[in-house]
Amino acid sequence: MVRANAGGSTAHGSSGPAGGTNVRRRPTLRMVAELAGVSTATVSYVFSGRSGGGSGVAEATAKRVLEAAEQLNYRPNRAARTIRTGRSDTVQLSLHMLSDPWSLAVAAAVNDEANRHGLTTLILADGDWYAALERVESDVAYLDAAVGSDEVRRHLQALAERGQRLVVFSETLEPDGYDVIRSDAIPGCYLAMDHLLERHTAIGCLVAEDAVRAPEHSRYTPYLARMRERGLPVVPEHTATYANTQASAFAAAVALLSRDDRPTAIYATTDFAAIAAINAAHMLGLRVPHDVAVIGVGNTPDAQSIAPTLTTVGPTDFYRRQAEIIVARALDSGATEPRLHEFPWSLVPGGSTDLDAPPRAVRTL
Amino acid sequence: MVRANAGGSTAHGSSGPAGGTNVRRRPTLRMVAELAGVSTATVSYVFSGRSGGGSGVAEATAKRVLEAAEQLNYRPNRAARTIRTGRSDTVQLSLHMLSDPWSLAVAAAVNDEANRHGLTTLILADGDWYAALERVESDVAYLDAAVGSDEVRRHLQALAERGQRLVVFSETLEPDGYDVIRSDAIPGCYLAMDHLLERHTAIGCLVAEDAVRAPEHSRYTPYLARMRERGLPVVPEHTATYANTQASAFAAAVALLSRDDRPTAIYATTDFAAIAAINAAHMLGLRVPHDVAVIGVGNTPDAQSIAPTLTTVGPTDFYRRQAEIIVARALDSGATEPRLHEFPWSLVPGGSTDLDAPPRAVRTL
DNA sequence: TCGACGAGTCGAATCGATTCGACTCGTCCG
DNA sequence: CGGACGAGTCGAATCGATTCGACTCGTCGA
Repeated sequence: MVRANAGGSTAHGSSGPAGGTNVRRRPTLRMVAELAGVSTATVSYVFSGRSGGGSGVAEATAKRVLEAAEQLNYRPNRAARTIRTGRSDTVQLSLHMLSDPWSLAVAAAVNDEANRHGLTTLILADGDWYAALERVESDVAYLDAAVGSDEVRRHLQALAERGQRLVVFSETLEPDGYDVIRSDAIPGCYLAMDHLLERHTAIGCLVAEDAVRAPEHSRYTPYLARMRERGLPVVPEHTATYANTQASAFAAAVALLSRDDRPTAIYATTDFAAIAAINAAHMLGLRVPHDVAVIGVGNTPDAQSIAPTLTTVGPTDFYRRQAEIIVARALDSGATEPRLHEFPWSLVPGGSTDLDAPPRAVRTL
Repeated sequence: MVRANAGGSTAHGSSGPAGGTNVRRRPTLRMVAELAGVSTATVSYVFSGRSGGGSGVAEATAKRVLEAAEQLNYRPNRAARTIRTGRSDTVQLSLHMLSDPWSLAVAAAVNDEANRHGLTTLILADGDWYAALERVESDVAYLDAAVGSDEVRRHLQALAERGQRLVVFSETLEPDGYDVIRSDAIPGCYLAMDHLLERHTAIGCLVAEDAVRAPEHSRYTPYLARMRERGLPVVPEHTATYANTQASAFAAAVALLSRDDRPTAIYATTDFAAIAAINAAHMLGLRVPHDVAVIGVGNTPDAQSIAPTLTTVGPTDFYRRQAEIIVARALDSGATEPRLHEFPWSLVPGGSTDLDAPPRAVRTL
């Protein structure tokens, strides 16, 4: 027991279980302190840049500490810091479908903004909203598409009560200890329908299954409402539903466009479904927008990376601004009250409905 | 100092800084223990399901503890657990571009597998590889596209030495305290070129900027090599470069396909570039594959969600199996030695090169 | 009747950092 | 020459959980 520890280079660790697993332990702040011949407090001050009782750490001391840390290849232990300070420098995201461009855009924007402020992004859950609630634990958590059920409300309240900072995206919830980002899609959906109705009467609808099951306050309603208002027939076969996958949306679009009485325009309740519809049209030899016009909902970045570009509706500059709100809340020291952040929607014109554009950018071949 | 603490319900906190910020503190294990009238050890045993010295906790005691926890809305503090046990139940991912379907597929697959085992996924960095290295700290970290430079090797070694479990995706590194997943794209790229060369001679190349700058062991080489081997002219204008964005790839494809001497086939070094090429072709009124055939590299899920489906090369069932390796390493108790995992590539036929398919799935309209 | 045993519980040390109050010196001013 | 002061440093408590050894009781067998 007299043996000093430290013996880092004794490479003969053969008495281990199954062959020499040389798991050298991670260096700690204490080791750095010992090597530099100072107290742990001093090392901590050096790394956090803060001052002790008096002023800062003397330059010579700091240098010695940094050299020791370098030599040991020391990195502070985040968990230890978190437990002491209560800050995790972490942003959690609960998204409903990572491969949907909307979720992806949110994730990318938040990750970007978070990194800019030294925070790390955690993908909490990809779909399973209720499971996500149980694991919330970070400086701030973002919850996508929070429905306003009492159960959800209770969960959120419980989290907020124990001091968890939350930003929820919801079209129905009100701020209540947490921020609410509201970007009400429904008025935007009416804009989309109005845009199509300028030129079309036979409009098909590509809609998420959930929305058909619970149409109230869903993106399905504007379709039904506008069609009825204009006295246009709502053909049941002109509504096709899709699940949360690209393939599903694609199949639904193919079904819709393969009909002999196919619509001349498609109102898709998400951009990704709209993009699937454009691809489906191309596959079937239909020209967009001349054989079929397509409009999406969400104004996701992907809307710009298809040809023709997608006409869509959505909030402008949404992802970046939302990311700023989330990160600001993470860094906030508690002064500002949680509030409602609203993002109005507008029409974002693209080529997929622009009948006046030349039928195709024809090239001389 | 005689005052018992515990006073949770004194709600008059008005002496606070700016208005009553009622940040009720998060309940701790100790509070649960006090409320249930047991020791912290017992509560801990109840929550972790483990036994103390003897056997388990008595059923009646456990019930009392759980009720107390429920009443306080207690959730264990992860950071505290992490610091004590050394496990973070976390998987970190460093990806080069979150919106690239390859990265996205990796992220989705790992997140899925991780959740299945009670782990959480952390997006470490989206692009900035070296910044990511500094923040590695989790049960296991996955690093995408590790180049074999000495500097990278040193960094990885340092991490491994302090016990960090690592899985790196690299075509050149060898296992050295960390797992290496190798799925050498280059042989696959030759397969892709060979496939095109069966029918085509005028082949264009859509290649990432980086690869052109440093062609050795890049996906550019197979293009150059095969063209030369076949005695085909390498037209400089038939090579277009793109940066790490959809828009950039799209623009490059448009440039390539707008030429009067446009190629009859395009070899794209990633699936996402290939998809951009298909979209570009459609926009320009070109039929795929009849006016121009397109092949991608990577076999990402997106290859299936475009029309025509993308012919590509890649490892099969790669994402899921890779995710399993990563998560297995996170859960591994140190018995298995890090090793090399290889995934051979093969051709994945799709519609984008299939000249024998009917020119278009024509519908009677 | 006594001792062994084991189920159930507890006390206290511990993980690695942060942070507050206290302490040690020079230095400077009166 | 003495005391105040402040820069720089340190010791020790603390965050919230885990976990090991020790302790308390019934119970059962000899």
